[in-house]
Amino acid sequence: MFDIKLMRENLEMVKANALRRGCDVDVDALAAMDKEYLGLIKEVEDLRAERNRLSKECQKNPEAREIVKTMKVTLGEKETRMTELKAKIDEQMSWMPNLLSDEVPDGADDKDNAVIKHVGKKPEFAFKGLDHQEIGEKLGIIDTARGAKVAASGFYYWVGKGAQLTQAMYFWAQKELVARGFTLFMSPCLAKERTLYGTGYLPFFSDQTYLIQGEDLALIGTSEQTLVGYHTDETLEAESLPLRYTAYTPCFRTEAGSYGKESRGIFRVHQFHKVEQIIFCLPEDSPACHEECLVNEEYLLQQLGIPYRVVNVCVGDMGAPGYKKYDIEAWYPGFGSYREVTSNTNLTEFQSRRLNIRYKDKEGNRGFVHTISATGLTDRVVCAILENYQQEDGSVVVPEVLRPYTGFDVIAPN
RNA sequence: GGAGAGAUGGCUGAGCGGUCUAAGGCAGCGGUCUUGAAAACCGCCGUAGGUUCCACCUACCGUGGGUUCGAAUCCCACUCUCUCCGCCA
Repeated sequence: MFDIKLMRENLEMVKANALRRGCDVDVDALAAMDKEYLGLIKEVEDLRAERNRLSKECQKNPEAREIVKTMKVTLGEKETRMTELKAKIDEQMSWMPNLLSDEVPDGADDKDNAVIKHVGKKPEFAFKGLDHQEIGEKLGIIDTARGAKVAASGFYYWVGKGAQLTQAMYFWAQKELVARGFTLFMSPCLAKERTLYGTGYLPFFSDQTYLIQGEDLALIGTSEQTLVGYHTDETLEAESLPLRYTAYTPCFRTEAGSYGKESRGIFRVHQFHKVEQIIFCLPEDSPACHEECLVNEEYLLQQLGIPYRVVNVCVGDMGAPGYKKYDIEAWYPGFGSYREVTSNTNLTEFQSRRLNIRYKDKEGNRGFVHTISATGLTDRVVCAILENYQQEDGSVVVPEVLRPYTGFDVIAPN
């Protein structure tokens, strides 16, 4: 969400941005409503001022009472119209995408993302590499069949050493992020509508959300929702910024409409797990904080020994809340392709305006903070470990950095 | 889940139909005093929106409605917090 004043002062720019981002809000109609709304504010406020003035006279001048009574009818009508108009404007504004960085490439989908760099050496196998699903099944560490039996298709178990490896990775990642100045949270895994709306998941991704029947609660799609929502309606001291937060939570997504897409393995599932990076910062610092999160993501993958590439996400592949976004795609030798494992978005003031998260500095300057939302690691990275560290005998070697946390060096077939 | 109490500015705390943006205190900011600091004294000290923008107007006392010429104050609903009881990882 951007300041509506921007639209008043720079209509063509806002229109062009909406067009480029495929937003179907009628910006001209919105601007017209806003114009009418501004006029109504003036009328209503003038009427209120007059009413307030007359009300003060009522005790000594009974006639004023009658005047105000008739005024109230007109005022009431105008107030109703104003409220309705405001609701319509807010509804339309909630669908308006964020502005875009100049550095965002054009393009329609992920094939148009601009590859920035390749890092790490792809493993070379003297045998036919398997994908993580096959590896996981053979080692008995991924169980999708029972996930479907107990919950539903799209759920799975990490079992035995697979679960140990996964937990080791998350524990290690949290420790690394804490060492980089992040505060660790254990977060609620449900959130209310306002929180999902405020973080931009509503109204844009409403069909991805699991709602709790009869309650104003939904399962979180990411801890971004609860970590950013943490400061809802707060004014942060500028000198306390940037605030760096991390949490490890499950993430729930209905994946409605994506059946058959990446259905192999546990790539697209209804529940996965994630260590998140969130930064609240001053507007001028957000580009640097965005880069900082990328550095952290890369560091984690490098330490794990996963080859990857970084892409600058194109306009067509970026969600409406984003201003600029980097994805990291890990190399999956079993699949024989790069696949998205992390994403890192500078949301500028899109979320902070919706959630009313502001900053105030010593000079009394105020504004909305910027937020950065980035992945740390997810279950997909464990899949990448399985595929990149597989051996000819079917075993999987544990990355060096995780061994202190797993207590074993290799996962071997029984 | 049952019973009770309460939600006012950064905090504390008055306010019970008009003189309320809201007393008093604390914290904070500026000044006097002082070699400097403390103390004392004086002044300032909410947010947002609108406009004819060094000024004025409007809104906001948990949220949403209602009564009234006029609501922090009266009525209704909701939310949240606290205390006690029950249950429980």
